[in-house]
Amino acid sequence: MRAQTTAEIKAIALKHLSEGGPDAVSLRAIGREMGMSGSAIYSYFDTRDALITTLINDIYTSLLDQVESARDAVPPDDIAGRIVAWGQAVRLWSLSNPQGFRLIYGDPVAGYHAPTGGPAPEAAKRACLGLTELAAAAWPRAKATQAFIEHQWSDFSPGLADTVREHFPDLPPAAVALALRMWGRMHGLIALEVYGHLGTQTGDPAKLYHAELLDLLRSLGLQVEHVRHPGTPRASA
Amino acid sequence: MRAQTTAEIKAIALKHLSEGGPDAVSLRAIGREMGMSGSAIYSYFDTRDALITTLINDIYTSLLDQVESARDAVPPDDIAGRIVAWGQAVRLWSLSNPQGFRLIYGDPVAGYHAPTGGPAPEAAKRACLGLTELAAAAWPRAKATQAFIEHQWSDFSPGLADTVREHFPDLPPAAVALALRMWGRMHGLIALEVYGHLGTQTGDPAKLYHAELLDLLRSLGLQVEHVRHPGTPRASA
DNA sequence: TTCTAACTCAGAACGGCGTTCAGACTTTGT
DNA sequence: ACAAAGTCTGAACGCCGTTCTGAGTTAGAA
Repeated sequence: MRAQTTAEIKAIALKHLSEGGPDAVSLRAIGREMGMSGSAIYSYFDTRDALITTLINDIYTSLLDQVESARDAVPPDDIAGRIVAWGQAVRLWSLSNPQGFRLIYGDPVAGYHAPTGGPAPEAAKRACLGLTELAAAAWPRAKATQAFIEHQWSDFSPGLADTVREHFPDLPPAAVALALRMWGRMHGLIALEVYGHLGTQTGDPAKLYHAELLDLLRSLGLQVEHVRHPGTPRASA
Repeated sequence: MRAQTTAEIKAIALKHLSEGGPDAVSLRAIGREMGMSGSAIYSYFDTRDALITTLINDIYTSLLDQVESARDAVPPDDIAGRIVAWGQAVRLWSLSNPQGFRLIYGDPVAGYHAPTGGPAPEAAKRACLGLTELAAAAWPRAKATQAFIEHQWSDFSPGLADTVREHFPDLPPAAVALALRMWGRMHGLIALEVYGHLGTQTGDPAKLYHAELLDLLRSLGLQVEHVRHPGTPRASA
């Protein structure tokens, strides 16, 4: 069965990725492990970049599955809790799948470039929409402190901007900018931690990241009293 | 002259890096361009990783030269201006040297690992100390809003922690944590922009980043009235 | 000056990689 | 029964880092 062989290729590629990083994903090595010739893979993927692209899609999707499920475990009216749950889920997934994080957000591999003309991947849309939803929910209160943001719809990448505008037709552009800044704020500490720039201790970055999330909530004018300490993974009551 | 040949190797390596990314730095290609055999490079660098390491040091140093000089162009009592100058300088350097940014903060190259046991590179110390100095200057006012941070000296990576403690013996650990969070906040949006996750428009990320810096100042309890609009590169009056 | 040690380079070689191609083999549809 | 499509092998090309052998040169000591 063709689908099964394709799945096996992807599974072995994922294993090599998590064990040795993006550069360890080699068609010859995959074929070797499957008892096939390296060139046989070309019956299933046009090129190595095509395999990498599907890996990125799969991994990005798994990240968003986990993040959205963590967010949805918190009641919709607990905006602060949903934001913290989202942020903690992103970090925990990234620490559990550092190579996946590198593949999505870092240099995927030598000379790889995503299909620029094509539509934005589904997972990227979900990430953008999820963050925008959080920002939109927080916007009524955040407006007071974040009013200095000036932004326009036209500033955004066309594909994602259309998707966001379709889902949130009445949202002020400043709220979308807020979503991107929330993204950046979560991404910064996680990237530094994943790439080993925050030192070697394990407990410390968790405290640091939790403090950052609390400060983010404060920026949005949200209450923080009922948010749990980072000792527990799920960070909202 | 040995030093001159070494410098030429580094120069060509830097050129290949900026043109084709970290994977374009190949010993054979460098030798080809110098009219030498590929193996001749081994008289000057023990291995390719050694060359990459010196490139990282050089590039990191150039980043900190630029950032420190931008910071020092602002009077020491203008703390907000110095923070914004630092942040804007980091972003402008990163956009001018995207491949350098990837080399320092991303996956440098296949299977590369920095000498873990050795002392922290000089440039990393300067980055850490510079940010800590800014955080220390802002701490008297930031204390009021950032008091929820709990942190301990022992949490940090030994090498850098010793250096920081040596320069700022009386600084509360929470201020060091604040410095790391400032770093993460700047790094997040810059990394997303350098790696192309913020869309293709050019004007937008600048506004976004400037808004983030303003919000950072607000988090620190600093005045923001006299900070210029991002249209001008140097962002403090 | 002569001898020796160190340094610098070329070139072949090994194993790894992505990719292409010709050919053999199997499966499927008619 | 025959043709078309798909699947796989193995060789080949050019790229890479790295190692090794062996020339050629340089510099210092006897």
